[in-house]
Amino acid sequence: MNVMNESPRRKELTRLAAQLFVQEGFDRTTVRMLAQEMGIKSGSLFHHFKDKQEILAAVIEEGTQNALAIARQSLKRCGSDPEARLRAMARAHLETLFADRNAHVVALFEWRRLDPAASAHLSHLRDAYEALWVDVIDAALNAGLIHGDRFLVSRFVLGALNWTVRWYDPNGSRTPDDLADELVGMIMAR
Amino acid sequence: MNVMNESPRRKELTRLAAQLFVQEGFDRTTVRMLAQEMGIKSGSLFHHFKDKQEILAAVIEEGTQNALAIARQSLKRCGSDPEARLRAMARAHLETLFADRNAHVVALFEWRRLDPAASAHLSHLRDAYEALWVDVIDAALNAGLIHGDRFLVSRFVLGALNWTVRWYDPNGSRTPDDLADELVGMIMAR
DNA sequence: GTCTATAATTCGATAGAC
DNA sequence: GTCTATCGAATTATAGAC
Repeated sequence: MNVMNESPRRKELTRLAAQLFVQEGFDRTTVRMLAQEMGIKSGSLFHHFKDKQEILAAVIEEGTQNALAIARQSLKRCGSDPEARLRAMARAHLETLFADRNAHVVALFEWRRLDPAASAHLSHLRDAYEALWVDVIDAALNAGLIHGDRFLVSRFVLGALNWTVRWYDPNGSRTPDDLADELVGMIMAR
Repeated sequence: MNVMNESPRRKELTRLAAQLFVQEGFDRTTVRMLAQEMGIKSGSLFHHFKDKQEILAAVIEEGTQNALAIARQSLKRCGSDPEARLRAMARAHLETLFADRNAHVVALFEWRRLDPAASAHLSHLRDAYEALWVDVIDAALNAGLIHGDRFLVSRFVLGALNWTVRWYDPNGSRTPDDLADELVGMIMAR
């Protein structure tokens, strides 16, 4: 359904919406704020999206799809070394949170605001991304690089990465890559 | 100001508000929903709290104060062994998230909804709690138990713990204490 | 301390002209 | 595809009786 309606215009509006959703949160972002950011009046918004929910769904789909694509791309580039792959996943995750920015943050922090239908429709995307993580973690476990339960380790690592949104200052002295490397270093047994 | 107004009634209302804030989020929780949960009409709410913001501030103060108290208590009980202290902090954190429940979750996930005045007034509480964490992490680092930068490790660990709210099922087979032990095990160098 | 009643505002969404 | 104009519902908060 959404695949048919991916005009460049809609893509641009989705990008602007993501920015506001991160700044204000979905609930506090009004359609009037969205319209103003897009340079149109609030009534015109509903020509592109049937309602506010559909904007959120578009942003979250975009953010998750993008995270999935970048992660796969990074994994392809880095060969088969378990440590390199783990590091690549962590870097890719933070890249989508802080460089590409916004859409993936919305996907992580506003997922609960999706109505049940949209959530069901998009859950396979999120599951695919998390499966990628579990695979990489699993390989690192088998290589004796880290230790623990694969599901718990995946969720702890993702939690640690996701929460950086709440405290990391991109204008500080550390790069997102620094953070990723530090996190990987923290869980590696030496 | 709030210190003067800690009637048992207000405490009970704050507890009920915390529950709704976790279920629905602060923005989507209306004063009518709050009033109904408390068994009164919406107008009566403003006899106890000057506005909706003050309810949020009360919940967050309660949640952070409680987390701080439980953490200190746990640390007192567990002696001076760095590993035991680290484990105690992780367990205490998850205990306030899942057993005591609600108020600490609101403090962590809805902090940004505080107005600047309330945020400034409460930040010393949050800082005190995080300082407790940095101290325990620092001791574990010095003991060679874990490795990394003390601030980054603290934030990664807290992020991993906080994010459990989004996926942990208290009715599942694992206890919160299991999670805490697994997380500590994950970062310990052996 | 709780009620009823309502003020004042803001929200999401629609209709129809251009 | 955007505009103007506006509807209807929902929201926070207040006023005054009991």
